[in-house]
Amino acid sequence: MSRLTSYRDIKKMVLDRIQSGAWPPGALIPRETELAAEFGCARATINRALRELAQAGVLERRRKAGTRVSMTPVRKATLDIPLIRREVEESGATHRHRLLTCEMSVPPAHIAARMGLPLERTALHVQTLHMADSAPYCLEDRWINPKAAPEALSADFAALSANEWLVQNIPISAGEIAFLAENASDADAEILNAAPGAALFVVERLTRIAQEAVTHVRIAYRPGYRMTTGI
Amino acid sequence: MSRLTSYRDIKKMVLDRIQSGAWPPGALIPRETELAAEFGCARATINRALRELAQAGVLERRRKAGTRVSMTPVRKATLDIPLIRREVEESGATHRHRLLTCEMSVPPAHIAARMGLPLERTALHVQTLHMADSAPYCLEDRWINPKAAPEALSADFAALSANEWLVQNIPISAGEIAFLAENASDADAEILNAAPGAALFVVERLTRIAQEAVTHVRIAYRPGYRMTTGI
DNA sequence: CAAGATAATATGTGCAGACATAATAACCAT
DNA sequence: ATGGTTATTATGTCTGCACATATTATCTTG
Repeated sequence: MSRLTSYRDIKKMVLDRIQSGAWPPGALIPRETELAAEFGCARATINRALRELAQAGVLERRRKAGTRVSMTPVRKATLDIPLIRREVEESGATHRHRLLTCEMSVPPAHIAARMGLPLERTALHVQTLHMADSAPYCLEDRWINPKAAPEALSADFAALSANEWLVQNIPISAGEIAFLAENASDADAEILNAAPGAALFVVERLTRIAQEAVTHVRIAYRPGYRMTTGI
Repeated sequence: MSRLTSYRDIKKMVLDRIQSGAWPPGALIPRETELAAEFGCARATINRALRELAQAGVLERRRKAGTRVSMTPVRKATLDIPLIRREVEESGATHRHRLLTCEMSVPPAHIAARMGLPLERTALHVQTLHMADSAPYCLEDRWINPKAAPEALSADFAALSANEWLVQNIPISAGEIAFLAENASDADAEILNAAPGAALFVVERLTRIAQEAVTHVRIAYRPGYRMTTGI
């Protein structure tokens, strides 16, 4: 006994029909009630399976119009953005970090603009080098809005990295994230032990609480870093 | 009348409690039955709301242990990987492409290895430059396994880009995707009209049907490209 | 024939109830 | 205490049903 037909089975069978070419890109697939009859399960079960496949970008659904196989198969990729500590430790190395900078100063204009800070307003600037064993792993360059996170001013970032401190002290919030490539500046290169001008993979993240920017962070990875995921 | 309590409302309210700090990172939140009683809805509704929040990485759930607020808030980002044509057109420009190469040849060893091809085995090599209006946008460098997609050999990639041809002719399938940064080679630089050595944002994608590699594609974007998403 | 009203329909969502499953907590015997 | 067995419990999932909603199709009507 046990599982009759679970929504997982439905997902597998639908995916199989798509991958076998029985339901090619763009094809209209049977309605939920028909699939429910065919597989001998409730419509709700079919609904959940198709809904999840649609969320993954494999199907496209519209009321009344029906469900069709997506024309653009690989539309969505879900990346895990790991805590740096965990990412390093999962590679088998020991994570260490070194505090390079921790002071109030005036951020560059483009960062102030993105954070919505008035020009000339100072913010807390924290630079941390993360290392895997003794090799540089990535450089974290963070600006913290003192108005939005006043407790940060008295935190000891030498003991706990700024990344982890924020996770533990600032509630979950909204924001944007960007992935890009940048040539290493001379300073970046020296810190990361890379050639000047080397291509660095960079993640920039802006975090907000209720419209107000809390922190802007730029993480530049060592040359050769790849961020990967399945499809 | 209208909506009493939808799972969307529940999601909003739960998110609100998390963002307001009422439920800090790591906190155990009430059980589904309690929330259902509090919000006056069915447990299934609570379940769907919490399940989706967990899928987004905001909550972590374990049977019997209960549901708690994730310690690492921004754990997952879902990127849309657009068709290049659509991406260009959404920026308001006209998409054009130019076929640079289309011939059978022996792929570099690292690509042959990743595709699981025997050394010295030839594959179809298609290079396409995508343009936004008349400016270079990205360079698509694709290898197609002739065994897995024999119809590709006779396709006319000058008319339809290889990207779009594959989408329309190959069923949806599994694979891996990687994001990285690379310095532009002299050839890249000339084609993309960039400085040699410029940092390029690169997406590499390997697509498989039933274990067998169908195509490997490397897309190198013009300097300055950012791939962005909300959190 | 075109514009607007109306019916038909596929998916979207909610509910109540039942059982499955994993993991913890409690208990018991050695 | 210690190890193993047995409740207990929170989430996971399925069912059957009802109604909501967005679109398309059809049927009016000027």
